[in-house]
Amino acid sequence: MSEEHAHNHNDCIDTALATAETLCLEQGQRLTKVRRRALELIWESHRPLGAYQLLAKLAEEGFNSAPPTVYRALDFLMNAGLIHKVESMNAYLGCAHADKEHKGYFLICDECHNVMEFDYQDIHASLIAKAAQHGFELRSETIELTGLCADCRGLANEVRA
Amino acid sequence: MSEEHAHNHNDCIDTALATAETLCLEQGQRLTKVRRRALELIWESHRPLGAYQLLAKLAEEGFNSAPPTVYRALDFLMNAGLIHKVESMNAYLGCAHADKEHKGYFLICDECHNVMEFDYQDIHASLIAKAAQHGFELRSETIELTGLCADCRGLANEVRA
DNA sequence: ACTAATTTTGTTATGGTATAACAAGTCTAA
DNA sequence: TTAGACTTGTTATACCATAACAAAATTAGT
Repeated sequence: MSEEHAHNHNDCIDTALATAETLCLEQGQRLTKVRRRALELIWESHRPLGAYQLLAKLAEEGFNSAPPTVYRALDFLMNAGLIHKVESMNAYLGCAHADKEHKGYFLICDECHNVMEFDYQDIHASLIAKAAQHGFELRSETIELTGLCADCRGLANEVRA
Repeated sequence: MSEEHAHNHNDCIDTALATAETLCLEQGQRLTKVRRRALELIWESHRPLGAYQLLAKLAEEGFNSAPPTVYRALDFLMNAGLIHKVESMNAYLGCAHADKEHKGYFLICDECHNVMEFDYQDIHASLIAKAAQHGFELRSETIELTGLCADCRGLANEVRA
């Protein structure tokens, strides 16, 4: 009985879009139609979406369907902190904490391919310290963990209690 | 006066190759010509090498020059733990600790593109614990940090004392 | 409103990364 | 020496990403 998304996912999308509009307004950025729709589609997929998957969806809706269109939208959304790229999947994921400065740390299920973003200040601090030990000034972090999620381990009951 | 590689890099290569042969022997794996040469070339570059860069080098030496050749060699070397893939660069790097079970954590300089592999058991343990909190069973970790290395910060003296 | 400057989008072409599928060759052990 | 397993050759293709330049839309100053 692995109900993957027990929450009302529409709420995620609505919140994310509202946040996006607020942030863009504050920063004098323009959340144009294609950018907005790209963000919605990424959220709707609820898991990392490849650039060309996104392109196909946009094309279905009558948007221009050449790669630069989607990569520009992705660049914009990433710069705005509204999405993250999952490097190990070459795919893009909506960020639920776009309003807070942070790094994207991910747990990726090998089985169902769901991805959970998590935050861990301790690890961030440790990494900065470790880098400094090597004389290194940290700028960006790619932290992507794979394995089996609770559902796919068949541990839904124990974990959800 | 940024001497990037003060050590004798030939030693790295020799050691790596010797380790590779020992490991393969132990595990009944065959370090064939193309695999061996691929490993050497990766080590010789001393920084992450793209699959097609490697392919070009192999082709120069008369090896078959179709992509599957190099990807097969890379897969073999990765499975054997002899190299790591740097996901954020789509490039491959020799592993200096192939004989020890470990995860590849990397510090990547944005400026000179040198990459340093580092080990940090504390972080590994923290990540396992954090994953477990989410009911997640960890299998692999991609930890890739970018920034400025000591040399590129112009801090060679301070750090090297 | 008009125009210049800026930003965004359209379009074509190309480069870079990776794998599928199947044939042929090589090694190993019974 | 032959079967089986593993490795390599070969062709084709799929997927990921950006360069370069033209056209359109938006914004700000007048």
